[in-house]
Amino acid sequence: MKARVTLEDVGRLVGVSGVTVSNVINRRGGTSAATQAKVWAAVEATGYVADPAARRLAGGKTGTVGVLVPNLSTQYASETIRGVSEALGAAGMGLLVSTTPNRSSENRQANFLSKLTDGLLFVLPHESRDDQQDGLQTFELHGGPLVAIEYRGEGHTLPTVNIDDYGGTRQAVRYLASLGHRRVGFIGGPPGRSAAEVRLQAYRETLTASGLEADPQLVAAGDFTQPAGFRAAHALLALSNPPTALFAANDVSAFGAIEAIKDLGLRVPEDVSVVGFDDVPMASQVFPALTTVRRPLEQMGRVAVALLLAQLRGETVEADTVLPTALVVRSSSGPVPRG
Amino acid sequence: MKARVTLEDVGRLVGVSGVTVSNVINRRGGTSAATQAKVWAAVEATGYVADPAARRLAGGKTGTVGVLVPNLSTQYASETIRGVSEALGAAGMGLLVSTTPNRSSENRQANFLSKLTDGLLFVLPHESRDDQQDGLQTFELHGGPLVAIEYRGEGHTLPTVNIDDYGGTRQAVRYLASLGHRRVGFIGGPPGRSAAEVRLQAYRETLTASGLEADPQLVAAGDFTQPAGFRAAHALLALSNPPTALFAANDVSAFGAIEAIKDLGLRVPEDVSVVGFDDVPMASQVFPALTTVRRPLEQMGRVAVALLLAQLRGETVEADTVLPTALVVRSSSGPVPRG
DNA sequence: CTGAAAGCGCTTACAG
DNA sequence: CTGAAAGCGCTTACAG
Repeated sequence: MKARVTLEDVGRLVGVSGVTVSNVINRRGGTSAATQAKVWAAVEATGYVADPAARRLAGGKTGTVGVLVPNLSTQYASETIRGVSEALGAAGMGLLVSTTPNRSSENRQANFLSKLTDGLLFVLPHESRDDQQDGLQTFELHGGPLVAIEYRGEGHTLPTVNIDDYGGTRQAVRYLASLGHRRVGFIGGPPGRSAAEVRLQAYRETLTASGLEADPQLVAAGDFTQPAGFRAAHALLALSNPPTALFAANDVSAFGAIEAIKDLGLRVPEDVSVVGFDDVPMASQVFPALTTVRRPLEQMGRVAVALLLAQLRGETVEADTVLPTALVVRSSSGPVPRG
Repeated sequence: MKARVTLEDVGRLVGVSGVTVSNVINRRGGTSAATQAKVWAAVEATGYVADPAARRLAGGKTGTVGVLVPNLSTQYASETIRGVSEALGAAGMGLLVSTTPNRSSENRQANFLSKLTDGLLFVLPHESRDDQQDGLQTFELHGGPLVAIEYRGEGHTLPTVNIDDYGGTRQAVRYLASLGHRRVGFIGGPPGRSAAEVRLQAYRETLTASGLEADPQLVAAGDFTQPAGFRAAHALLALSNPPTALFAANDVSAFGAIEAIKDLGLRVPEDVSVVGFDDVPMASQVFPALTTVRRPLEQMGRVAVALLLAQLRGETVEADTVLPTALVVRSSSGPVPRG
């Protein structure tokens, strides 16, 4: 019925000091085999677990890494964290996740988490235009290892892991070109969102590089939502010389686009091809199943952990890691219609 | 460039002791207004944040609650945690989530988390037949407040929050009866899973209570997966006297059932009605949109937090809270076919 | 091979 | 109204 069992408690049980117990538990060596055995037996018997707070406070490791994320209920976050969790589990490390609903709480949350863990993983959608004072700054001062996932802020020297948005877009546009499409419409994302801007730029440049028509009218504004995709597709298809394929900057707007095409009495992909970006789970469930660019979220989580563990071992790691995407061809895309 | 700023540091800045700074920050009173103002200014200037580890170690509160969950990537977990997160945010408390992939790590994770937080929330799918030694036991000893979400273990005295599976099933069956269905098939869940068993029992009893046919042949085994739902529906519809409606113990198997019905060249709901359980996001996206029993997951998270905060305030709370479900009628259900 | 001492950054009585 | 002392459970030198 003791509230908690301490190092001293288990030491007393076998007739050694708390220090020796600590040495055994942390495998610091310099303890006789006989003592070690007795200590482990006592640890087992009492169910002793070192207090992480005390351990960390005294300068030790907690065997845990912290993950900072704005929101846990997005598919993006849960898939990424699944990768993180797997990699950490394989390394025998624990995971502590904390959410920061708003930008202003990032700083203190990072600070908080950093004092409880051995290293931090940021899964924060910062943009390059953001104030680089927030969040990261503090933790950089603190000096613990840190890896940022898809962090696009500037003025920092953190190792980051990103996904190759440019290359993924190029894959998609080239694929459409190979199908014979000459006029490919683009449904954009929220202005200022760097992922959206990179995809737009890649679209434009690949169009030119592939010899497709680079008509500014083919670019429609969107905001990554389904209704916006619906409206954008409607606008694009109302052009006097409409596109035969639509590339949406994310899957959700692609769903809206498919809806709009059906709404106009047209068929996907016979009349209009549609390609998305992300490969959300629903992409394979809708009709027709969506052709899209897959982002390796789980892998991103695993790679981020690998970088963090390397830093924990004292190794220096590369500043920026970029992961390749994969084009997943399903039923929403096909050859350009004749005539 | 200091690694970390301490109580003493900010105290020195305004010419008071660390104790006084602590008193101000924790609003313990007994400090002159002038001193308070100076302290707050210094806290602001230095960006001081109390070290949660030290705070907790010294017997104080961390203003954070811990959530223990097996897996973060299920829709169940993320929806529940969203409710938790909202309620906590509204109360000005922080959230720390930890995952326990396997049963054997629950114990130590609970222990670990409990030393970092003021209270714990378990979102662990324990069943009544499980060994009641694991996990909870330890934390009960520790004495911190604890609330278990959908915990069905026995031999404990924890406050729990559950969803009314029995009532939800009754709603669904009664609804089908009101539509004129007399033979309602049931697609079960994994044996031993208490939610599945409760739903089966409720189905049986409501059948009798409503005067419907209680034919044992109408119950098909399942395991909460889509293929199992598919097979179960096929078997049920192959009966010499097949049901006109299918009630699946969860949405995913209902999707499989719809697939099977279409596969047989029948229509939903004209030939066969289908009702599910859960109301997963996809339920409204499929065709035809699924009629189902909605489980208030977010609300469950909020209620659990309320119970935890009440305990933190020293109030005693009810042992078991049961939340009502809601029947969501969409397009997969309709009147019994004539003749 | 082992342990006494000091200290991590806080909070809790308690004395002034 | 304020602060010196003790202690939370550990780890890190360091002495034996």
